[in-house]
Amino acid sequence: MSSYDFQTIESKWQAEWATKQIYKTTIDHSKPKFYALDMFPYPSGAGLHVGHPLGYIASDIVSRYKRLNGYNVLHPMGFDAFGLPAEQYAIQTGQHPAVTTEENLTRYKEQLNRIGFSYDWDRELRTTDPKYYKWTQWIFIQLFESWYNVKTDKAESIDALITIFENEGNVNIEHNGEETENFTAEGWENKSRQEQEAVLQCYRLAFQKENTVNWCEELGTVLANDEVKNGLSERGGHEVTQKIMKQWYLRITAYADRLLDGLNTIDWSDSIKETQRNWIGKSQGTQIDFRVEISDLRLGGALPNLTSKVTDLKIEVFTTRPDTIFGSTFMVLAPDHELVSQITTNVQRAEIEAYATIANNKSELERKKDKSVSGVFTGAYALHPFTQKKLPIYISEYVLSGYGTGAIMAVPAHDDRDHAFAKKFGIEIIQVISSKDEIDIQKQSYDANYGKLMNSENFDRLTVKEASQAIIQLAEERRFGTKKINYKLRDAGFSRQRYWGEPFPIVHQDGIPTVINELPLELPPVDSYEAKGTTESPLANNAEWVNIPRGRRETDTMPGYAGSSWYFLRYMDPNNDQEFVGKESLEYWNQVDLYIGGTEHATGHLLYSRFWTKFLCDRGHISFDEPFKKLVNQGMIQGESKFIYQVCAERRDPYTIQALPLDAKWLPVFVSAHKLDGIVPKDNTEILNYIRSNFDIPFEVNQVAIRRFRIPSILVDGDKVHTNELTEMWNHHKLEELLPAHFMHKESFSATTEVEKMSKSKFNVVNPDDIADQYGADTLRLYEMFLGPLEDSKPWSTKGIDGTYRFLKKLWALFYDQDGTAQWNDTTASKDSMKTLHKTIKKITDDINAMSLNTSVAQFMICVNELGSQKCQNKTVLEQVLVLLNPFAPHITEELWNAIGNKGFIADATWPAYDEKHLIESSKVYPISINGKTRTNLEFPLDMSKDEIEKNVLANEIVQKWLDGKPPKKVIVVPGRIVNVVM
RNA sequence: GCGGGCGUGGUGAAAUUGGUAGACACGCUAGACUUAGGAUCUAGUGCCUCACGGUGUGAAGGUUCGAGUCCUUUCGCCCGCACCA
Repeated sequence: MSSYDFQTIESKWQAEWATKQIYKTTIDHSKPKFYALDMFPYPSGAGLHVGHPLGYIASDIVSRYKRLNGYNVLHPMGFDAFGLPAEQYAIQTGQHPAVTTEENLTRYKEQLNRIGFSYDWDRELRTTDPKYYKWTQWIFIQLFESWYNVKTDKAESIDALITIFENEGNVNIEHNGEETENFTAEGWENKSRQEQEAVLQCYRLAFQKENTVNWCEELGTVLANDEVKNGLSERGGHEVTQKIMKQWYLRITAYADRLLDGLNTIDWSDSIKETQRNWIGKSQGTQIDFRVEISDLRLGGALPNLTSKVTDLKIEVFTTRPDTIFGSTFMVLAPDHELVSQITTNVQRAEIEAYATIANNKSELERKKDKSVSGVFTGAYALHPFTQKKLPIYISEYVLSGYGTGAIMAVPAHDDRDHAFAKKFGIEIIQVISSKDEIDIQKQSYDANYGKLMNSENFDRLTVKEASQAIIQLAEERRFGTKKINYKLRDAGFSRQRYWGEPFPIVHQDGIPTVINELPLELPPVDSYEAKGTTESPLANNAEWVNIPRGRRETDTMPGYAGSSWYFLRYMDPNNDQEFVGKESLEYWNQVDLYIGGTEHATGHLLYSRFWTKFLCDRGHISFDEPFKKLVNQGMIQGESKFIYQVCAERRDPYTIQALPLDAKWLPVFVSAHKLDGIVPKDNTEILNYIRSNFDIPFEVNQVAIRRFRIPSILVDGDKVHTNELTEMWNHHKLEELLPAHFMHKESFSATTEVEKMSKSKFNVVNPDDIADQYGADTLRLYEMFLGPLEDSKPWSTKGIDGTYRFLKKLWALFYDQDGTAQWNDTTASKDSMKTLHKTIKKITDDINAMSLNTSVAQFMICVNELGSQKCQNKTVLEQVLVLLNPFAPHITEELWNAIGNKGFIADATWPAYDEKHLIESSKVYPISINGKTRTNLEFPLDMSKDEIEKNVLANEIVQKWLDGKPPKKVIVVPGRIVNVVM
């Protein structure tokens, strides 16, 4: 072959690899294993864009590298295919989501295969496949039939727990679940089945509970906390409101501590670990009881006068600052705190109820936006446990029912939010911690947790730390307080009111959820994928399926993260229909050695997977309790969106000066970006004047509406817009259903660029197929790696892709000259070539281990440049370079490997051994600096003594010139590195 | 507010434990070859300066023989979490 014909080469070898199944993986106990995994994609209708393969290429490089180093590598790929987009599409078209999913998936696979990944497609899995979700349902059942035993610190069987209840009640049980009343064996026996189940629900790791949930009306489903971003649904960006519903939950909170501790044992980035720690949100503090005093006619009974009574009611508060308790001057409850209605006095009732109603019905978004200080007095007072002072009790939105106890002791002097509240309601502010700097506590709170106590009776002059301990101790002695740990982490909502998800293997029988053991429980057909206006899933539409002799089936389905929480296990043994994974496979493949994916799953998928893994480990199904040993987060490849301006000018009839009928009234005009950039943020009158005077609009313009208008990036070259094609797209209603547009400034119509997330709706998607067509998959692979560090986000740009393409052509030229004559032979390699080769072996090996793949590519370029100028024709050297490059550019290396006479596949070759002897130098060119600035270079033997070097350096004429006759103060000689003369 | 990260040429970026800042590319300039090609090759390219030389890693200090790297202060940007008591 005379020139590098990537098209022929790539399709040839891809076909060859597939037929010979060279990436098929089986257990081989004679080899060490390596499990490299990518976060599997959701196959959307938009297809892959150039951002997807970034991580896939990196994991493929590592996989191929490990294989060349003698590892048995598991490198699978699959699809996370349950989810909303397919279902939304089904709602619009009536087409079954399985059909669209299948189509998208086929396209994804085609695109992936073009890039030359070493996947074992026999292990492909899809979360939507009943053979797969059979085991998702099975794991759910295991969760349902387990509880968390605090004494053994692990999940155990619920049947064993029932036996304990039957024998001794629950007095000796400590569990990580809902609080329950104590009962004896007899008490248990006396309960009805429903009552017993209600108790068990407090223990089970999969359970139902009535709770405030994130409800998204537009999507018709409940969402988990991590699926809500800034008060809007992550998918689609729809409004989310709070609603009380009965839902399935997974008791992830039982694992809070272990999820936290486990982070110390895994090799993940600090930022992801920190995000998870943050999300779990452990805080140590104190729970303190405040008794309630109510002054009310109601309690006075027949007596007409106002009566005050100290009640038995206690308000429990959680605080991390028990040391500030003497500064507490009021209390605040969450508006939906359970004691609110009991303690509210008649006088205050109307106001309290009005406030609570508004607060409880606010959407997530409204709540986040509104940070103003508000609240209402309940009329009740709490008694300070130390001073017995009466503290007014308020309700306010700034106290959340979901965290701690939903009640706080407010310390305005030392908490910013309490301070703001106290100022607004005129409540006393008492400083109890002294600050170093002079501050006016009436104006500003002092939130720092250091200083000495004041105004705190016997505790004065203790430090914050000492006082905390002393106060907790006293509180415990007097039995009104105790140490307490709180978490921000909430139990994970597991119900979705959707069709396209795993059905729960549950039948409700007389109000008792019971398990269906015949799995898989397949999704039944339904007439409509919609159940708008109800809070039920579309499955409820199929009455025949729902109502069975045993009872009523659960109609909710599982959330998207169900299938993805354990998929990495299934790859080990994807076709097993007896077990979720066979024991031998589990033992052999074990943990994922390298997991690559985006940071967007930091608190969702990555936390749930860890939770499921720990659970499965507890119940003896697997032997490890962290799923992913090493995690690498690839950065996002962003797209470059192109904008021009659209001016809608109001058109008036020139004769009647009347506005024209609606359809002809607004005439959209596109304006080149360079005409309006910098003008647009100003007011409309100015723009109107500008438009009138600078543009030739063939009618009277009285009003304009102007906006930035995103156009497909393919219509832009640099910043130049192809107006003809834009006109065409516009006229064919491909952009928006509007009137034909008039274009302005056709001659030099420009667009501005903005970097955004790559997405179909932003018209900025770059398809890897296009790159593969133009340059080939090997160039694409190298280029994506060369772009910069894997973890960094960067905008996609094809600037520079020529460099990597040229590199491959230069590589080719080492093997064939322009006429296609073979260049390699068996003459001995030069010393320089051996040096180049071994330098490269070392650098590439180190770089792959450090995941520094961009610098690897640079080293390959150096290597090929050097071998080129050395005119290296040595077959062995060239061959070893091919092996080194193979993980990065599998096609061209396979082709050349075969061309020079090797049988079989380069994937089965051996990674070249690094031999330091080729790099050993006898001398070193020392940079000679004077006062730290390099002035010259001098070569000395490496074994020359420091004194000898110093002598030689000082004798040098350039050094002499700089010294200017003065003696040097000091000469620093660092052998093998540098010489610095200080004067 | 809290947590994590980042600031280096015209551009993407390199730089082990502190040891020649800008590797490798893109782009640009000049040249060569050529029945003008977006091909290939050669040379140059941080900035200022004809040059000697000076200067240079967001800014200001500090430690050091020597700082992109360590310390302090400060400015700017990105990401995550957030009335979390």
